[in-house]
Amino acid sequence: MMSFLKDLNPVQQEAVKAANGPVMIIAGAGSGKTRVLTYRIAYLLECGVPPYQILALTFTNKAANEMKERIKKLVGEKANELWMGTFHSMFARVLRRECEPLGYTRSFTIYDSDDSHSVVKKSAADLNISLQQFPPSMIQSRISGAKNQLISPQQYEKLARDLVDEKVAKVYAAYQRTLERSNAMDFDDLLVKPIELFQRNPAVLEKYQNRFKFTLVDEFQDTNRAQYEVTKLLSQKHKNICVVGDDAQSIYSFRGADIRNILDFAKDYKDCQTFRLEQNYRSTKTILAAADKLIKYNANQLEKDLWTENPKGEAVTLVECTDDKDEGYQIVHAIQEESLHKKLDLKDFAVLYRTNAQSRSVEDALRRGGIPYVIVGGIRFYERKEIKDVLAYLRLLANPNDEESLLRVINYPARGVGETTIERLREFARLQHISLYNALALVNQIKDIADRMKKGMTEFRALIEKYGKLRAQMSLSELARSLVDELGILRMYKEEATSESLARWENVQELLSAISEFSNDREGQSDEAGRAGATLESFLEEVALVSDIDQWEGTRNVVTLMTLHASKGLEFPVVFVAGLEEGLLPFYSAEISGTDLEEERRLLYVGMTRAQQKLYLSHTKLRYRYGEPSFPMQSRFLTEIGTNGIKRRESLSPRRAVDTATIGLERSKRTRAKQRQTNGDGYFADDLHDYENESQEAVVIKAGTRVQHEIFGEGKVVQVTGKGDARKATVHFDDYGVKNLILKFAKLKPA
DNA sequence: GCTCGTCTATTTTTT
DNA sequence: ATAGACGAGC
Repeated sequence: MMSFLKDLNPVQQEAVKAANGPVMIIAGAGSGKTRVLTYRIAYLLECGVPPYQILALTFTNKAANEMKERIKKLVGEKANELWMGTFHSMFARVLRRECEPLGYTRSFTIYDSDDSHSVVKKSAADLNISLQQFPPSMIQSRISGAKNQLISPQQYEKLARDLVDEKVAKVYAAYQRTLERSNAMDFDDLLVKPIELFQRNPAVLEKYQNRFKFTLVDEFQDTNRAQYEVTKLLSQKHKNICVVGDDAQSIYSFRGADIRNILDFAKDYKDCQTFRLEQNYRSTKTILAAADKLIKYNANQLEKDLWTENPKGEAVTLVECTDDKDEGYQIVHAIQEESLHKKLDLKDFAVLYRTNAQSRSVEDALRRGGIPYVIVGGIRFYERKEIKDVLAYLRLLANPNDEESLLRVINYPARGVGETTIERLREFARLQHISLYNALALVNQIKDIADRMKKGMTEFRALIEKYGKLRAQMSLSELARSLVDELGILRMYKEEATSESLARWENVQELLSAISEFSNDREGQSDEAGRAGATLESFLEEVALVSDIDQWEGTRNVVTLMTLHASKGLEFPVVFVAGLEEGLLPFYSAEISGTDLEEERRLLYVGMTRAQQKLYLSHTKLRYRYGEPSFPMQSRFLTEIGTNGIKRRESLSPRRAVDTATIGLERSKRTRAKQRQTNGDGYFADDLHDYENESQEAVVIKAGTRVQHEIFGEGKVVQVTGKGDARKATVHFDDYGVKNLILKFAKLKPA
């Protein structure tokens, strides 16, 4: 019992054992923060605290799941009963039970930012607000900002000082009405509504205060006002709150995170104990020194001295590149070298960048080098159009009042119901004070709608009704499959047969598999309402609240590409941070005055401290942005890091990048020709099947083979992924460049 | 009401 | 560079 405490250093032990009262743990990068949190929870459990009395809030589902697994190893299965997850998912869970006093039903829908955006846009349009003058994205971010600061539409209106705020106030009010009418909550509501509930209803608050005797918050530096308030309310009674964070890694102020939460914590919780974890177990002395040198330029920070017993290690390599293509090439070259000399696996490498758009040049280079990779982020799977279309139907089945979903698919597939018809329907619903869905039942009473459209709308409603009933008789995955089947979505994409539509076909298939998988995982479990197995609601909730990083396994033996933001909390033996240029890192955009330079610096700090053994930093003299060439200066951060422990390396590639004189002159043709010359046999091309799990099918299509395609002609296979029908190949065609093809359809023949 | 072509903003970062 | 928005023509 408690023997596991010996795994901790003295400060960590103290932090774990300070079980009662408010505790703040300032945990530097790589100082064993997760370890302390997991051991602390295990310690509480071993002291006899029942798991359901512990509420542990994390930033991502992935962090929560990992922690749960680690706790399970220490104390066993009871870890499953912990209330552990993201703020959003935990409070969604509370709201499912308690939302009725707020005017919601427990099958409320969660709107993602896309849905919110669309509602904002429609609300603004209804109010005759110019979308040019007041861009929906701006309005949306102000509304979100207001919510994070717990400002209601009414308060916002009172606080409005200029024209913009007056307009925003109007949209905010209309937006919120639409959400309520739709029985829907946006991400911010998942935090704001519990606060509203607790304030209005002290008995409910007390119930949860008694329930959660211990609260723990991870990544405290990234919490916003609403998150701070809600945890404060919950822990007011027992005061057993433990927050863990690092002000130097606060990188989410753009979405309302407030470092003041860390600074104010000691004020709000008077007898708070503070612990500092300053020993780094992750990185070499050299890497740590470089990161430390950088972060010391920030004026706004808590005092902290990170140190390590790790070896000095290699110098940080600073790579100067001629352009972004060259940068990709340099990175690939370094990966090949390092993996060969240090016997590292591909999964030991991560390439980090400021913006998702930067992944492209690295991807190209990796593909040409025949090195498999995964990208975390970009367009989220569940945000793809074809996926959202199917999900909209599923959401309607769970919650027919969901207007956003209804409007999305009322004419998809096409039923002849166009914009004007929809306007008339909305008008009718507004006048009758009924939901759009109920208005559909009364479509015959609406004037000026042609019979053809009435028929379409009636059929649409009948379809939803039908599946609403079938829901009781079928499993979730059967339901989804037959719905997709009846809609003919798959058939449609297949018939269209463009590479894009085939990708969509594949994505819908993937969604159906994801639903099956979800059902299997949830076998035997029951949801909050006590319903057995996987319910439609539980699936939709999971889908709404997953992030990209949640889906990254980190076990496949491939190089990982992601944004600096997504890399938080991870570590890799070798890390590349690309694009260290003024304007990109630090990023500045034209609109918002004065980028938060300190936050940008912290962002780079986060990236650098992901590296265990070796860190590469790179910048280029020429970078294409918005399709235009730009000639950025190297980042001021490089100057700040200085030259100590830094090894400079200029482009020493066999492929001397595009010379600047050719810019703008038939660029793509030239570079493509150049690529082919220098492409040769990728370093890894022959070994590729070692990395990717090739299936046992008797296909001759594998990496390196030359193939023939009906339309695209001859090309060389770069990579083969997937299984069965979803098996696809990346092929570099001589005349058409790189294409992704589904083998089942592509009819590739060996050339 | 639908489809095709042109125009445009988009590139921060995310639950 | 490119996807999504938007407008002209069917």
